[in-house]
Amino acid sequence: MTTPPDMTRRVTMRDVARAVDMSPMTVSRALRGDQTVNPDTREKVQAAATQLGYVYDTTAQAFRTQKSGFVAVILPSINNANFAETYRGLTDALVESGLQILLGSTGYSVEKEEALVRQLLARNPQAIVLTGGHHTDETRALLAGARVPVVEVWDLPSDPLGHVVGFSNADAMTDLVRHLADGGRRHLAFLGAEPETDRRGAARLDGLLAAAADLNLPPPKVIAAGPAPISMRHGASVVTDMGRDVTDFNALVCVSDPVAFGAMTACQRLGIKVPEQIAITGFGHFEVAAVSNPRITTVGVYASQIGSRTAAVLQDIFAGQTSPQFIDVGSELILGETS
Amino acid sequence: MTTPPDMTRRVTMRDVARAVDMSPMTVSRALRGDQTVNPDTREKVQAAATQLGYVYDTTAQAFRTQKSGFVAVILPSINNANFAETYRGLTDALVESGLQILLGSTGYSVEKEEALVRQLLARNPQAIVLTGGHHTDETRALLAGARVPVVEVWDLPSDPLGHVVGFSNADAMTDLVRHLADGGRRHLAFLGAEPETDRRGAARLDGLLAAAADLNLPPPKVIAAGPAPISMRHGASVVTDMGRDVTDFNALVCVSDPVAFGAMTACQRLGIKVPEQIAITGFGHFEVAAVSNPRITTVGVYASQIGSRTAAVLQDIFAGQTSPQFIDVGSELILGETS
DNA sequence: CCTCATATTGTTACCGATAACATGTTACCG
DNA sequence: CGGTAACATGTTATCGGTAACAATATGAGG
Repeated sequence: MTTPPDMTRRVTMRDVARAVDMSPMTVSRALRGDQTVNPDTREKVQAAATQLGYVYDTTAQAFRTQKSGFVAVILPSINNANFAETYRGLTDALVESGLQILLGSTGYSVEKEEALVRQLLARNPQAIVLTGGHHTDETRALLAGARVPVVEVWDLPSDPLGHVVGFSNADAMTDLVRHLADGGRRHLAFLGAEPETDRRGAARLDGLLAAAADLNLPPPKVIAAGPAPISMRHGASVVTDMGRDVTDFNALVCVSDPVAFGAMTACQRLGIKVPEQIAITGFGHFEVAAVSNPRITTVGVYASQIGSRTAAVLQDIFAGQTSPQFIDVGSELILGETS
Repeated sequence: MTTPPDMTRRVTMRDVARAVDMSPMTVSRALRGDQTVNPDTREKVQAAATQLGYVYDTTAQAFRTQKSGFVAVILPSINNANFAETYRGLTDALVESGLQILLGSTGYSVEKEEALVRQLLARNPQAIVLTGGHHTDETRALLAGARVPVVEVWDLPSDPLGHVVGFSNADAMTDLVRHLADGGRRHLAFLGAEPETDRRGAARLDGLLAAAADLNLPPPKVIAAGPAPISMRHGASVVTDMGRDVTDFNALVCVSDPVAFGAMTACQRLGIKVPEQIAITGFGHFEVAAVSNPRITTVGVYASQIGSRTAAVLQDIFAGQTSPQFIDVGSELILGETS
């Protein structure tokens, strides 16, 4: 009587090899589609693998080849249509290369980003994609020490860690302010999160202030709706709290479309006419801006393109290209009915 | 003159061990905080590790211990506030256990789900979380063969693969239809994606039909806005295309809040008064439902709780609990101004 | 001064796949 | 018919941690 087979041990290539009376090496080659293996053999191997319920062990492969098959991606939030689109663009393009995304979200905290970088680097990612150009010193040191290509997306940092795929928040704001000024809107207010908690929003604010100064508009009022992330309800409650004081301004420039939408509905509830009494603009070309009533003037940002262009940059890197790329995908002013 | 150190090789525990003149085992223990190692030794080891820029190799650990530290999570879409919330609830709760999420999104396709299951199983996840109870036979076979705990979330499948954390779409619809009927709305229409492409929506539709029959309402009209996923613009364009015909109904029950919002704004543009001429309801308690004007009557679904409860189930599983859990987190009718 | 528990560190083997190299077989050439 | 290229498969060592077990040192108790 022999020992019963251990039902808890996983099926390995060795088991498959035994079943077809071949070496594990041949099984490995057959399953990966190596052309040197005889077609008959390949078929037999595949049949045996299926029959035994063999499941390939990517961990072992990653360990042996020292290639994890991972690309680490760190986003501020996953609950944001724009970032989600970037994620999708990246995923779709990376599938073809057999790469998988290892996702982390920081909740807009650089400290959490640092912890994530540390955690994700331990997984040996073949590249790491970060959102924005603002990081802790420790993060920068970690990334400099690791031999991993870095891509920063969504902004155009002045001091890039490596490659960059993004757009200029300042340029976008310049277009937007010019449009508002052309329409006779001179008294602007900016509604966003506390700038320290949202660097991207802060960059938009800076762009707004610079553009306003360029056009000799009076200095815009800055309204902070609390720490990032802020969304529809924050936009709404700020305007509700301000009441009719919002009409001190010609235009309310919001850090994002959801915020703008909240602000707009609050205005409507207060009986303030948009855009007659106040213009409202958003940022990001979220679906709500195109469907709301009135449609919200916004800035289109090609979020999914940021993802796919990033994937293309990664392909180049894996193909041996080393010189840092700096890609500006641009943005586009999208006129709605609120300005 | 000695050979220069190979600058490309990664720093391993062996290197750290050499630096402090100890065995790699001691380094391993020190870095993991094993209490048996002398405090002085631990400090020396940590200092050397930092100094050498040592980065822990989770891949090697995963390989050796046969524990990947991964929980595979498969969602239909990441660009959906509800699923994103579930993801966040899960992540937040799992961080404490040192587990990482390996995310996949199916785009509402069971075939893509199958491919993802295959791919993710190869990473040796310690558990796998699927959305919904509808899977291909091959997927079911794969999961049955793998010795991995399975949790299905967001629905209450009649034939669960393992554990379940969800709510009853049918129950939710019963409440909703009763509310509408109480308000004198008897002629209902359901606006959703093509049922074959959206099982969750189909479950809601089934619930609606059953509830309507129970209350002796005339059979609701079913309107399909195309393959899943559908969102604001689909809701809007369906209503726009129908024009004033929508007022053939008392109430338009939408598969989700975004769809309801689109339908509502289209009504407004057509000059159809909501709720006077037609009630509109959504599903999911998205932010837009609470902020829009009028606020949309909807069903609250505790998305983040699904995530955290799922994490709790996983903890139980890792602690040895084996009997399948079946958790109904319920849902809640949230009255707005559109019904 | 010996015994034995406690504290600390070391040794060995191994997780599963695969790169690099070696071997065996067939086929075709002059 | 010997030689060699082309094809197909096998052997060995290895990636970086860590479980299991072994070994040594230290100190308390008798």
